[in-house]
Amino acid sequence: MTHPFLLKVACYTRLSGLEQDQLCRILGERIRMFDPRQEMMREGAPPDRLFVLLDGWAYRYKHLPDGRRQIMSFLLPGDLCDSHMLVLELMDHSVGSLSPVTASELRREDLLTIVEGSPRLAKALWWDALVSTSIQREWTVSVGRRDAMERMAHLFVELLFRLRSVGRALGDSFEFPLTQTDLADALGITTVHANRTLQSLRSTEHITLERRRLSIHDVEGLKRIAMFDSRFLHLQMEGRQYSANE
Amino acid sequence: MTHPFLLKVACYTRLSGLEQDQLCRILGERIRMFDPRQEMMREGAPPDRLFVLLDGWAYRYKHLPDGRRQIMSFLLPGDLCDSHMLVLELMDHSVGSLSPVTASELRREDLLTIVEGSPRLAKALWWDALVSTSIQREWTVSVGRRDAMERMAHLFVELLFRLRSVGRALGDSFEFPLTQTDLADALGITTVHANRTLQSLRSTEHITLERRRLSIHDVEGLKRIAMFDSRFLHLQMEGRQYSANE
DNA sequence: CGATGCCTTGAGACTGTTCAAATTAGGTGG
DNA sequence: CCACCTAATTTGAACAGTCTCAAGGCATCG
Repeated sequence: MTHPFLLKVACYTRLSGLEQDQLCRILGERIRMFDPRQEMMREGAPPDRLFVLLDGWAYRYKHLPDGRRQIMSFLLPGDLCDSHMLVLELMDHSVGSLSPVTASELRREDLLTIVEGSPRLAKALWWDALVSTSIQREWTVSVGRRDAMERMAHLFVELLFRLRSVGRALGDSFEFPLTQTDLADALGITTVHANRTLQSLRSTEHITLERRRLSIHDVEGLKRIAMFDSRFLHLQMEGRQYSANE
Repeated sequence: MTHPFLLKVACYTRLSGLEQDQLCRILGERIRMFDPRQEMMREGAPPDRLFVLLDGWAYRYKHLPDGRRQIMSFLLPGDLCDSHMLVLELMDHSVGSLSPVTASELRREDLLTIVEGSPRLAKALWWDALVSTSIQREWTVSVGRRDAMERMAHLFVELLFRLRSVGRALGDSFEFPLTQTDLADALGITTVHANRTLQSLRSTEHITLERRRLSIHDVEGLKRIAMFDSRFLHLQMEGRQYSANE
């Protein structure tokens, strides 16, 4: 099975066989596993390692002193939980697992090896970081200017697209390890309201969600509701075309 | 006068005289001016240049199809309006000026010169990008989990800190080119509500705002209201200490 | 078969919105 | 310097979306 990070990078650039091998070797060196709902990196700690998700979902979050929580992003297979790329001194947020997680662990020197080994790999990392910032910006737009229904629709479509690009979607459905409380904390609403919004999306037959699996029955409908414009995902498919005849 | 970008980078690392000279030369090569309220980069356009703000304020924003606007970040002197660092294909948001803006314009090759010329400069750029992502995340937290008053307080303190670090604050006050509509679109609230929140902060003597100048009279008070934790700004001051005895 | 966590429901309260209009400030040309 | 024009700020009142609090139901798991 191809490492989902390679799949994702393939959306953007075509790596040589050599580069792929090198990357695979480094990514395969140290594999870590986490149970669901574990803290993977703690706010305030010095980031000394970096995880690349192989399987399972994780999330970035912050707590306000009075206990309110905001989930800032979801990390899916293929995503780097950047650890501030080992440049910043302290973690300003925490990262936790939502489901059982398998991840490649990289050290500072691994990162250097990658960056110095190939300018194209370096650029791929750069690209990945920029895309995740772009996703973060769209998240700000959602929470700032979309109402609850639009936000939820937007999130679902975003997740579908991102999971598709790493082969983790089955048609228009995928594993969905979030509780309604997680969902609420990501969307900036209450659990109660998340529940009602969800029900409304169910009753209009846009989705079903059962046994931790989300099925989207009307992708176009959700996109319309959310005013979804996929540009922010920067999913050009040039790389992907090549990888077919490999 | 020192370029505010150098000031900002000095918070993080100490550059050699040589590196500073090189950077200054490149930054001084092409200076562009913008009137207030101009579009500096348009969503959907291919980003082929990059601006480093010398003076004035700019902002990133997106419009939803129905006209709602969300401001995603403010760009202050010393900030890169990254142009997606020339790696992404298309701008996924627009950038506009809020006040008269002076900026250094960099081309793709200038960026290469910088990155290849000195690993420390490359790392400084890297650092800057990570910090601005971190600010973006905190923005998501604000909009998601703080109420209007807390958000506004948070924004004001953030701006004070950032402006201080580039020498653009006078005590606890600074130029503030935003209209209440801008403020509202940044905070994810209505203009009407922004007005009322502002008045409340005025009546409690936390701030005054007149003739486009914001004075904060009770920084600690605002921080308390906002539950402001400066960690997300990553303003270590190591570099700064040195630069005194230069 | 309790225990625990998650999901669901109801009703009332509140924050922030909408719409509409009045007031003020700033800039321009005569 | 005044008259005018436009953009920005301020105000009021009704309304909507979301929250709070509280309780009940339904799984899953040891």
